[in-house]
Amino acid sequence: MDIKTLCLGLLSLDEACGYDLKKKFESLFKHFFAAGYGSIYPALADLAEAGLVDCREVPQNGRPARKVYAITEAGRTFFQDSLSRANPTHKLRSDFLVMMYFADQVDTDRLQLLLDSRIGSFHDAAAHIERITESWPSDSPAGARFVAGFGKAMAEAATRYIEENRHMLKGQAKSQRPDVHRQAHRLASGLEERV
Amino acid sequence: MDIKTLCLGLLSLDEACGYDLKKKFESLFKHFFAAGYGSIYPALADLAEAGLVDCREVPQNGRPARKVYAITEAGRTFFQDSLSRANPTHKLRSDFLVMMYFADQVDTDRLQLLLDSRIGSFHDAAAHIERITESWPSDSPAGARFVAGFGKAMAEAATRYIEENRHMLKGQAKSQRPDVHRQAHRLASGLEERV
DNA sequence: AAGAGCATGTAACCTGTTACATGATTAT
DNA sequence: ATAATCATGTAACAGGTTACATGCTCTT
Repeated sequence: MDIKTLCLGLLSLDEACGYDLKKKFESLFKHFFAAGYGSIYPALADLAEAGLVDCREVPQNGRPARKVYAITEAGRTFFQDSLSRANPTHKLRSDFLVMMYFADQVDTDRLQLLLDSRIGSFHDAAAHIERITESWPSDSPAGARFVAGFGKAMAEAATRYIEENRHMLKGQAKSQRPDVHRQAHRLASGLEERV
Repeated sequence: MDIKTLCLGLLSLDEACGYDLKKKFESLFKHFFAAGYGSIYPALADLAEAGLVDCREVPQNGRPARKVYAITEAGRTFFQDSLSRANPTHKLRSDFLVMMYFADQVDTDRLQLLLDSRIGSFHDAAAHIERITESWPSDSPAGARFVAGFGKAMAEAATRYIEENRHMLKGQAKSQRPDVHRQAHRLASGLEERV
């Protein structure tokens, strides 16, 4: 599912401009779908050209006119058809896990730092979800609640796993192969070579 | 972290040809990193050109020579430097969650199907991890164990969450808006327009 | 006889990211 | 004053996916 379809989906719930959509992506979909302006604006232009959304310009004082997009009947139809396509994906891509896989080639201090900051991120994610959901009225859509709950449950499970299993990982003592690390830094990308 | 770096990482553990690497990706990294031949072979060529790996051709009878790649000292250094870079990512991209978010626009039958098949996938993932780890010797790398355990824990947590919370989602009755669904099919992508 | 597995790769394509470009208003 | 927020977009680039192209061997 591409960003175009997702924009259309958000517009099926409420009209919005590109800027608004970006904010919605960042609050509602933060834990499972990212999108920047560089993909949202072109997506909206494409949707408008295809007649799946209408655009209404609202002049502002001192800033670019707000381009408010509203879904059309054709758009709604198209979106619901997208939803009826099979095999939705669910893919993780994690450099963090890659690093953990190679833990014995990472020095101990850094390894601990990585684990701590990953726990921090998961904690932030859970907190973020809690923050956005606590203001939701009791009749808010079930789908939104389900998805938020999923994100929170995963973040909590991940934190728990790391806390309970980090003892397995020791990493490589920092001083053990100083030569390699010095070489690494030299090669890195122009850090000045010092001691 | 790109596929090139990951290939280098795998080669830091053992020499291998492109075909072997693909298999390793599919067994070890299945749950958090995907790679096809279309990215692996070019990656290996690049690594060889950069001097980070050496290539040795082993002739076969009746099939293309096996190109066995082995990491060089420069490669090892480079890889360890990559591991020392900051902020490793951990990103989920899930069409499944998108669909669940819009659950009230999906018909009930399909929604149940999606939930069932997602549980099935998570179950498969956990089973896959169990299968590959059960043959690991007790002295196998801690990182590999940690990562496998993480994948299993997440798959189990996800399954549990879905099973305990799917009752929240009802979806839309299939018969409620037949017109829309018919329209959807017409618009889909050149299905012949019939009644 | 059919299909899975072994073994290599290329080329076009799709999609999204990053950096750039602009500039007023509002809050700290 | 400084930073954040509002509001639009483009263009070059990076990275991976999919389809294509080839062909023998081993298992069922």
